Amino acid sequence: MSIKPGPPLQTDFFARDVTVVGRALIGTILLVEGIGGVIVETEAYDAGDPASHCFRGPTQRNASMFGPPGHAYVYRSHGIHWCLDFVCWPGSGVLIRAIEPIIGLDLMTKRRGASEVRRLCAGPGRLCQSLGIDSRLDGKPLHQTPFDLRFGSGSVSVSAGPRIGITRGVETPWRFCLVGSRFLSRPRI
DNA sequence: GAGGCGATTGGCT
DNA sequence: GCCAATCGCCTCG
Repeated sequence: MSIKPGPPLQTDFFARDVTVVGRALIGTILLVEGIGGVIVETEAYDAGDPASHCFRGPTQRNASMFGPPGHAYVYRSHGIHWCLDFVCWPGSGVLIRAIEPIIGLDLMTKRRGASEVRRLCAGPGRLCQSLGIDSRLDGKPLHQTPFDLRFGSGSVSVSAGPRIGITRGVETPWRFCLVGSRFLSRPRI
């Protein structure tokens, strides 16, 4: 997939149904301090969704998810890894699960230690490590530095299936993938 | 306050 | 395929 950055994503892009946003994000370009690539895998987590961190209401950790749309929600997973969400309607958001790494491959490889390009950003934890994302970015607006989010060029084909690694809401088909991408966290079954 | 589990990953069997 | 790493949050007492 070539990278030809289009116009920036505005806040109203995110102020929509979370499944619409999750699908629409496939093929867009995500850069953090100029490092990144094309989003190829996302998952939607709606308000009232039993699989969501927000299911039981606001906590200190998920506070950003109840803020305005178009901001980042960064949280620690399993006490070790960072994961990145884009906030949509209050209490709902899209987990960024994988990008095709395009800009800054050297720095990504350095941050992660030796690793195949194919796996640099294949998974929410790996992606955050490669892009240098941590709690400092929690609650930050996506339309300002260090984020740079832009439409890609041309249309893409998107497939949907069940989300990964959860124990509740396992049937809900809110995982969105770029068809044919080699950079997914796991193949679509 | 203790115990268990999670939107994960890497290493070992 | 199994398991440890390790922090925030939930449940129960």
